[in-house]
Amino acid sequence: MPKVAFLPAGKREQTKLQNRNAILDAARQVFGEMGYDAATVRDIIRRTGLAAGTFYNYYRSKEEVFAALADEGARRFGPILRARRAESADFEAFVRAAIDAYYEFLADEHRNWVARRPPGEPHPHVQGETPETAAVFAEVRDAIVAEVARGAPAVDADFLAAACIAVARGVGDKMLERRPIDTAGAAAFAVGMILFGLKGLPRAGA
Amino acid sequence: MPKVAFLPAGKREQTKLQNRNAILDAARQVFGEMGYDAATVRDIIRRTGLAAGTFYNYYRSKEEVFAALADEGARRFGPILRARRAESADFEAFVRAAIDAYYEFLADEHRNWVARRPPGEPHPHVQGETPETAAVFAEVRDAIVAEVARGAPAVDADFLAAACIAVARGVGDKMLERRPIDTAGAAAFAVGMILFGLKGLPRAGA
Amino acid sequence: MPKVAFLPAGKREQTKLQNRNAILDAARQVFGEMGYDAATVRDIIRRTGLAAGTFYNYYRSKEEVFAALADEGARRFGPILRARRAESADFEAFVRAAIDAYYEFLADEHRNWVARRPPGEPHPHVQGETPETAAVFAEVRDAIVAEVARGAPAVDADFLAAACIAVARGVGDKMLERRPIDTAGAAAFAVGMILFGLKGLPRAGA
Amino acid sequence: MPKVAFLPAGKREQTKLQNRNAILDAARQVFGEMGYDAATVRDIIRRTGLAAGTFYNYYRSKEEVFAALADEGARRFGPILRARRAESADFEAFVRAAIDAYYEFLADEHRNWVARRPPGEPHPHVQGETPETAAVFAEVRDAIVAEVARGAPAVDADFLAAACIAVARGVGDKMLERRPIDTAGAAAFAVGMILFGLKGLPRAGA
DNA sequence: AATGAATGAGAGTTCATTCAT
DNA sequence: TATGAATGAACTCTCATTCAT
Repeated sequence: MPKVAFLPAGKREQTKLQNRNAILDAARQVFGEMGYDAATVRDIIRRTGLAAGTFYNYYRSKEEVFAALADEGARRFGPILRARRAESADFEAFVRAAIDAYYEFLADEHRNWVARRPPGEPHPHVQGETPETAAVFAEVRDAIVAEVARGAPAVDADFLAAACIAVARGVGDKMLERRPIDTAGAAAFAVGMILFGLKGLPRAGA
Repeated sequence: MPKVAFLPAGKREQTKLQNRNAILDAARQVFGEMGYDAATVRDIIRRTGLAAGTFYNYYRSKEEVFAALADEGARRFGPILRARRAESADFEAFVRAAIDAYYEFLADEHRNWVARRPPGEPHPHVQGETPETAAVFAEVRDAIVAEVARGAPAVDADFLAAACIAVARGVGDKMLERRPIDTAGAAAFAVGMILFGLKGLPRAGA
Repeated sequence: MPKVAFLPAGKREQTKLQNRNAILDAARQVFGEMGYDAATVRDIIRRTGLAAGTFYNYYRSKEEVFAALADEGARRFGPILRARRAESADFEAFVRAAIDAYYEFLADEHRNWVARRPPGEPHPHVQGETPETAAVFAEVRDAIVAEVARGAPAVDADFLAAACIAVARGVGDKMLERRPIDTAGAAAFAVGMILFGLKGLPRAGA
Repeated sequence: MPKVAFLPAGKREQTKLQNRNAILDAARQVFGEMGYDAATVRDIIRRTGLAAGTFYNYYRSKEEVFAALADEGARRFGPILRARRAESADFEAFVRAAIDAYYEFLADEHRNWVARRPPGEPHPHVQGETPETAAVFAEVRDAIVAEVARGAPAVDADFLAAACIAVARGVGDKMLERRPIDTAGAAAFAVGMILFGLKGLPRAGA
């Protein structure tokens, strides 16, 4: 029986993959709960149940796991964002598309790591801030800056990017606090705010 | 017979005040430079010149100094904000006034602690995040929520507050990165963004 | 009763001195038993009975304790050696004086730290090599080089110093292995060897 | 039916030999560069290119490789020394022959492992101390002790051996520091020193 | 036999906090 | 009340060694 292995599938490779994922998952949780600065490598290790030394077979430092996590996020989200951008006729359309995509991503992220947690345990500080979201943010910012530079009215591109990002993030964090998580509503709000300000907000209850 | 002190003016009380202030100043600087998480009580003590134990005569932990600092900011800024609020005819006016006041405060804060530093030393991460600004932020948010609840169109008050806050903070941080610090310009931008969105932004170069 | 304190004599200073000495003693022992390279800071700490952190209130690293120890040796022996050197009419006399002084020092060192040890414990590797002896060695070598450079026959000064040092040390180490420790005999041997080689050695049993 | 191998010449045996040698070579280099104490099994393995576990199929510890290395040196040098010894009419001749042989060996060793190193890399501490030299030393010492015991004037054999060894080693180390490496000169010096002391040294420049 | 990831003891070091002075 | 050394838990990281593959 010729098992064709497209991916390395020996037992060794399997456990390696499992461990790598265990570390990434643990890191995601720990960063989420305690924040990047407060988190320690030990916290991450403890959560994996692996031996102390094992961590260092995969990553050399807290910074490196963080980077790996961010990379993952960027790798997943980058293509999506770029596709939306290519489809957008103008800045307005792009903002709409970007915010939509970002909130989808955010909700997905959140679902995933909340779901993955053991149900009994408390999760004190659930912050919207994970390396993935940070990386995605960077992508969005770059896109906005580029768009603004390209066409758009002669506004302060830097301020505008900062403001858009800020609105998206601020509303996004609030969105994650509510149940059920309503990405469409949040997106409508954020887009309205960015495009028309106070005047363009969806009426509540409408 | 205990000397009755109507005002704490004895030598003892004086040094107590001095020490308290030394600690607060040091904490302000340290939090500003390294960020709250990375900062250690030791860092604060070192900058103070006081003995390690002395710190604990005033505050029980890093958290407590942080709170004290936040408190101070709130105490200074609260009255200002409330006055502006009373003077404002409508929400629009209030937003304008609040943002103005916040940016003034921000610039002032920033000036103070940058100025207070020994000139030769490097200050790596001048972050916009200090306990004071955080506290002030809380005030502004409360005010916005209240205003929104009071009158204003029937929008999602929570989202709106988050968005306003986010814009104010995002633009404010950018403002602090530029030289000279232009509070008026930043305020115009932020207000325009909040009230009218993209359409209401000041044209660059105008 | 006016206790005049020539040296700081508060209880604090006393314990500080005690701890510093405890650390130096422990380091001396540990270096002696395991050799400098194999020794760890933790080994030293363990032997003092102090807390781990306390070590770092006194020295920043293994290197620093070693330097302190070496310094101590040099400070004690340097003056002795220089005095002998000044009194010596020629190189021969100097060699004699230096070797004498060195072996006295060596025996003294050895006595001290063997005596200071708790009697029951085993001391596996008692080596002649301590930081103090190393420092003293450096002094002796410098002196020899200087003397050779000054007058002496036109021999290879570097080789000569190396050879003298080597003889002194080789014979010295053997001397420490014997009981009773006979510094006079060892010195006679070493001096004879250095000045006249095989031909000049004291006859055994004479 | 197991293939009977009279000489280990199968493929298996060949790689086994190769690995063993790879480990010994690596160990020689590592010990030479970092010193025995500082060297770790990991360092040796890394240089080998073999897997970590493979090391333990050949040696059980750092100590064991060291011993193997020493053994090798002794096995190579022993016969040479014994031959010289047999040829020597008296102690003087033996000393001369032994020192000559030792310095040849030393220079050879040194040449070999310095030459074997990749040329670009720095080699910080070229120490004269390798297991091989140590083993050879032991041989020389034994020979001296035996010779002294046999004939020779009634001197302290132990001290004498120590002194000869010390001179040989001291001068030898210095020799290795110079360029070009002059084994004849060093040998002349050491022999002169041992036989006649200061009076018997070769005049520099002669 | 070779491999190389997992293990966990242990090294160096820092830190918040206490407490005798 | 101020002092500052002592404390020991905790952190980062390395290493020798094992063992499933």
